[in-house]
Amino acid sequence: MKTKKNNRREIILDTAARLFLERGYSATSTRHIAESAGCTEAAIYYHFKDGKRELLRIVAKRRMSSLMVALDSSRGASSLTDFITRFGNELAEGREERAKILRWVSAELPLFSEEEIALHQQLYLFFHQQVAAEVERFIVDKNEVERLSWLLICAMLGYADVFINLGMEARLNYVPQDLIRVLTKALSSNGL
Amino acid sequence: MKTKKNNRREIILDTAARLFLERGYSATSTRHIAESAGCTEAAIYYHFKDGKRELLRIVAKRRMSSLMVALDSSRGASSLTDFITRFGNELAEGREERAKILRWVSAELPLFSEEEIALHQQLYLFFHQQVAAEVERFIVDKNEVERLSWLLICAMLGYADVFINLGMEARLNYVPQDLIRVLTKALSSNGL
DNA sequence: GTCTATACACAGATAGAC
DNA sequence: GTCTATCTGTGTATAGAC
Repeated sequence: MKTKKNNRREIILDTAARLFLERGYSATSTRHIAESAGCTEAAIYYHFKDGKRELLRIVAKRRMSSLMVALDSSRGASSLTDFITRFGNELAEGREERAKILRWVSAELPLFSEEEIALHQQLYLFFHQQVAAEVERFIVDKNEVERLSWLLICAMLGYADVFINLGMEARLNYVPQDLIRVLTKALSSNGL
Repeated sequence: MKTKKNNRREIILDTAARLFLERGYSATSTRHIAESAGCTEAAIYYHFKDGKRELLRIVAKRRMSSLMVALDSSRGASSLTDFITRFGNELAEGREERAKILRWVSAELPLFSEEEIALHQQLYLFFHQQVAAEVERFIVDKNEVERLSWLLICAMLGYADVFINLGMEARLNYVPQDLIRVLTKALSSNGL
């Protein structure tokens, strides 16, 4: 009920989200948003009393939520290697878009409020829990599970940074599976 | 000869570098730079004919170069585990500052020219070469060496993202050594 | 080389008509 | 709800005096 589509409010939000992602918050003007959304600035201020800053708040919240992945097809793996392979492949889907959003959130972090940063931290903690819940099926030591799960997340974030956003994937002809393979090889058959 | 310190030009550059890092390029005005540098905007335009954009070009180049690490104390390790431990500890030094710069470069990437992006890519390729040169002392397969080296770099970048810039290090009471340990444990005694 | 003074475009934001 | 019109501040940039 809350999300009736195609009303102007949603169009403005979508437009702002797109422009913020492309050019950054500070470099995007309300004028530009209005033009792209097919309305005037006054219309924006009718729907969003706090103006541009309110747009950022809402867009940031949505963007962060959209980063959450369900990890559906990663569940119920038969081994740690199997899990990491599934996990990697699941994250590889739609990675360009996700990488762009990761870059944006990271870029605008200094603009966020304490609460928004805390929310983003919680999203990572929740994501980590999801990963750890699968990992602990194969590793006994709790601390080991925690750390390995963070390692997987860090590796994925770093990959997004260098290989996707910086364009190294195209330059080196790499695919995520290359990184997955070395991870699984490292983690198999060594007591973990 | 080229870097005579304390002339106004250098003061302006240092100030711009600091403000760009703190608030981002778009959100930093030439007026603000001038005030912080203790001069007027006209002085900036005397030293930098292309104005703000020229400041960005120079600052970006310096920032990127400053990201390069020599890997001095990581050389000549006695085993792969030893290397990774040294590598991690070496990068852990001054990580707050480096993480901030990494975030900034990533954030401003869309503003950079083709050449500047290519330069940044080359820096990563060079860094990867340095890492690979050490790793290949312990692993035979060339592809394996390549991938493992990238994994180490990605893990480090991801750590910087979540644990330092997002503040998870303080929140979870983590230190880089926790991630190093799980990496070395994974890579020891499994044929790699 | 650094200043004062200023040009001029564009920023975010609002009042009031329809 | 959306518009036109407009306010006021700030942005980049430059001319010309010292």
